[in-house]
Amino acid sequence: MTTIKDVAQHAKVSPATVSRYINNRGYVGTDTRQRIAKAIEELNYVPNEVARSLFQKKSKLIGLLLPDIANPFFPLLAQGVEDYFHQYGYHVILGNIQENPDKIAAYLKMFQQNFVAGILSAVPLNSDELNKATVIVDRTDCQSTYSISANNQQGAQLIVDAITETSYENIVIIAGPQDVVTANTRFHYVTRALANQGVNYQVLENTSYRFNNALTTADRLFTEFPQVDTVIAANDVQAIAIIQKAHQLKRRVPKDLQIIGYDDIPMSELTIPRLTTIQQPAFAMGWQAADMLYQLINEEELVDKHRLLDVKLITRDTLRK
Amino acid sequence: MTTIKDVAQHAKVSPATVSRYINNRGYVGTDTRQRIAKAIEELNYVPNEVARSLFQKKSKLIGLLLPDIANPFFPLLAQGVEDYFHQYGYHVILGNIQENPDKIAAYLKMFQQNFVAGILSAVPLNSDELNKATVIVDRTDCQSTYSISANNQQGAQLIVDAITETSYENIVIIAGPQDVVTANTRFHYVTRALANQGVNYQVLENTSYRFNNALTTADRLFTEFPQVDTVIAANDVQAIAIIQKAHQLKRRVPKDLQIIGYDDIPMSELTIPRLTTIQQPAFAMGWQAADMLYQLINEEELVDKHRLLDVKLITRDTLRK
DNA sequence: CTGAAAGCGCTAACAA
DNA sequence: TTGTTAGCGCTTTCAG
Repeated sequence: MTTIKDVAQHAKVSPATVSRYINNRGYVGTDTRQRIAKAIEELNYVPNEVARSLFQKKSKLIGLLLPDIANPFFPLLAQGVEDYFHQYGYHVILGNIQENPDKIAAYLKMFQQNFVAGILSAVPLNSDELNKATVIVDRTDCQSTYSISANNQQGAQLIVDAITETSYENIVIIAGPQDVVTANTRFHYVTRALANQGVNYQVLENTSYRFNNALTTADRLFTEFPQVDTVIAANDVQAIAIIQKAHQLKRRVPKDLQIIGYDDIPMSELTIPRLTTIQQPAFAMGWQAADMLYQLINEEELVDKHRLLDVKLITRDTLRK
Repeated sequence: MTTIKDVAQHAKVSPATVSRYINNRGYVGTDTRQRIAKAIEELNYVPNEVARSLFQKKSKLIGLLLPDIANPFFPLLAQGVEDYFHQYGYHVILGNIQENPDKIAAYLKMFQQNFVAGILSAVPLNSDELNKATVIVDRTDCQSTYSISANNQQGAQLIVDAITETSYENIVIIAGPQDVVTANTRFHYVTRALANQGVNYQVLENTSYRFNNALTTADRLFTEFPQVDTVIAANDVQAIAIIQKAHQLKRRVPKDLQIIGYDDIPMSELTIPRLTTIQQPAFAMGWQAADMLYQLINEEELVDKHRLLDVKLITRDTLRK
């Protein structure tokens, strides 16, 4: 391993000068510059990030907390984060929480131990553990910290508008997990908007966003609400599972049963029929959150503590005309 | 930030003793132990991983390279890796290559700069850059390094066996991207097995595993091979796109067109009809690779440089009886 | 414009 | 069983 000392010797200067050169700080003579550049080149020197981090008490690492990486929404978000930070030489430590609260604390501790520059979390965090630059993405209760979210109220309204333009008799809303803020928000606004218009609905509670849960919930839907002709699903995976069950039960979609999803995961374009859904900009959310965090890290002026991203209705083929 | 020195003072011992205590190395008197424990507790001390890494020239970080995190196969693999390492206090730096070769070099350099303990890569790596413990997973050319892969030959055989049990006239094989080793291997063995049995087939080349590519390839399939009645898809996403296109063109699956996929991504259970496919144990591959890397890091005896995981046929509803 | 020196927090000889 | 010392590779005063 070649160190800054080796480079210094090779270039016949002191380590301090090399350091200044590398970090573009302070004066370095033009000829010295060249000697150093040459030495670095020849010795194939790369600065030791760990030593740097130790001194600065700050690394070029970002902690990313995801509820469940197997949920197709989050890889997209992660991609946005990674893409953004890569251009600035920051890198991402991945924490997959998987509904295991112990892991949150473990990761937070580890982030601290490794001097991460900042934390990006799609998992709700208590605000008492915010000794670091932190941006909450997606699952925010909003006020406490910096955050990015998609506009769930708007999404709810879009759903209700889309549904009320159709004919419907028996609406069933699949409520997402209680402990997921976004699911609750959506549920709240959907029910409110529906009530405002005097529309009746029933509710099927769901406890998890996990994949295997989707099919059992789909089963429950048809046994508990045999009359259902309209489903407002908690997310796309859930909606897709219902489409399939409906098909098995010979209910035609959307003729006998219409469905609207949420997320617009890549798969929702490939179902039969293609899923009408609300698009959340997962990649953009990750990107925006990264951008916000980057500004936080560099102590730039932040115009807004919260950014709210628009969602939009993607009209495909699972709603009746 | 409380340091080991603070703890030492508080417990009236030297930093060295505290270090010995923390790392369970060398002798520490019973009463000293307790004083130290108490001090750590009271001061809420957590060891500084960066300082540790600097000294050891080795961190508790693992570099993970993925070709494309949006491809549903890889989040599962990543989950296996993360799950495994979390139990040993190692953590994962995520590198999403996204078909951008420059990123590979950038990440490799960065892994070195951060003293990662080891590298896990689902992206093929030149063996000249192996100054670190490295395990290649999935996309291996095999011989050079340590590796985990699913048995692509077995998968190919399973496909051919399944197909030849059905009735078929016009088989089209969708070849995966040329530069993906596993795709080539499968293609090689499928074509060979087919040829061995004197079965004819045609080939549709595909250049990418990306999502948006799947639909255009599905289009090409039906325009270039209007007679096709059997498709061997390169992966599940591709297969699902074809199922949808077939439906739009009023070709019944599997009656008019039968399809077999590859991967068994979670979605493949939710298609209509449900996709028959070859299951690759994505999570297990990640887990096993992590296990292998862990042994490599700890210089344990490795019985096998390569582990080959079985795949299996998941019979669902897209093949004719 | 450049160098010497000190120190980030930790661990491993080596002495005591 | 414990403490002293030195040093991992880097950066930053502060002198020159």
